[in-house]
Amino acid sequence: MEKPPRVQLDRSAWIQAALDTLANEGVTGVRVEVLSKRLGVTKGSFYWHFKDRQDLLSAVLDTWKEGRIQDIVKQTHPDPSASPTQKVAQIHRVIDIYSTSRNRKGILIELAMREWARRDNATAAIVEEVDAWRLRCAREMFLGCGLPMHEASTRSMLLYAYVFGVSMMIYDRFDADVPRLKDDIRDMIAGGLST
Amino acid sequence: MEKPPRVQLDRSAWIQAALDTLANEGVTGVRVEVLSKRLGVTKGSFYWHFKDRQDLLSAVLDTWKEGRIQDIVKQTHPDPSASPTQKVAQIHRVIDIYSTSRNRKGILIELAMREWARRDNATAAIVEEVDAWRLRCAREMFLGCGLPMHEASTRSMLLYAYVFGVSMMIYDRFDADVPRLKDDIRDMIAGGLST
DNA sequence: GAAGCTCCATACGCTACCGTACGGCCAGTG
DNA sequence: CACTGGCCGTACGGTAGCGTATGGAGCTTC
Repeated sequence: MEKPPRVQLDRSAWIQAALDTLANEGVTGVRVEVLSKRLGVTKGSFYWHFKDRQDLLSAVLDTWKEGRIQDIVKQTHPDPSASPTQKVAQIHRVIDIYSTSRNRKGILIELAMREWARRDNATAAIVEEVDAWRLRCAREMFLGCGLPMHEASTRSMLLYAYVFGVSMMIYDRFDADVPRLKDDIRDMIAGGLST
Repeated sequence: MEKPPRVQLDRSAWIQAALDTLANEGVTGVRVEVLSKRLGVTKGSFYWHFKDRQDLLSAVLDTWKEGRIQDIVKQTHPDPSASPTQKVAQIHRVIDIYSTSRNRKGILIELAMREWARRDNATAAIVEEVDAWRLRCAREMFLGCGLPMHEASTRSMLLYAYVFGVSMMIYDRFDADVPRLKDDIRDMIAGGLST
């Protein structure tokens, strides 16, 4: 007979579960009693670890923010010894990593966060901070490829907006060869460098 | 003494109110009893005009779909007698009309629709249909400017994704001169024509 | 002017949540 | 072994929202 090993939950377990349902159902889906059922406990446990629902949401926000900032810094970290070709390859890799197909759950969380930010100022401030980091990091990549400041700003903003926009569209029936379309768009954004 | 003129509500009044709150609070904010209070009646009225909440939501969906398709067709309607310069100007105008600053409520509804579509297949089908219309109409504009098919597809998709992406970003502190950035991006998307 | 129809108000039961109060189980500690 | 503190279950009151049943006011029609 297997004893269910009496797992103890901590805040991070609740936060992870909250991020999961956030991706699938948005903020309004993050309910105390629903999460409790998902984790196989009652809300007596929840209110031990958290003051109230808002306490959990704030923790979710902090966790997400820290993760996203560390991630973009890591992905765009400049390598002084890289060749121009490698630097362009890094840009392509970043576009790929942050695009929908490779990172479905991450994108869903992004969308949920922004939906949330439209109705909550504290969330909007966090999202703004993350956006600023990403835009700056992307601009650094273009600057590292030799682009002047203004053009680097332009391209990083186009890149960021495009990646987001694609994640919101439903375009399966538009063109038979979507991958080729995306490659061409990638070249419009990141092309013409290292000439 | 003024008699309050006993306004009678019809379905379209409820649908308009629903679209308003949809923009501000998303689908989950479209509640029967809340709408009733907003319209100054009780839900007895609502359940006279609609079978249930889903009936209203379906009507909202239809109304939105028809409006969006008529709108994009109207905005991109080709003018055979237009000069190349006028055709490019039309593209610029379309970008402008569908960008956030000029059409805040419309964009909010767009975002709410897509949030909704992520959790409801019927809504996803409607959104897909609208997206297909817009992508095709945008492509027609580029084709009208003399671009070959594939490039017209690429640019229309980039245009559409960009417009959406911008509406989700919070970028006020990224660059001091955002309008100039946007102009440059517009030229990257619509530039290099009629040469 | 009485019947009938349209549109809305009132009242009700039901469910899903939030947050609180409090009691109990179990591990570790003396 | 008793005691204590960490973690969780149970039970409760309260609110918001859905959908239904039924009554009622006002206009229409004959």
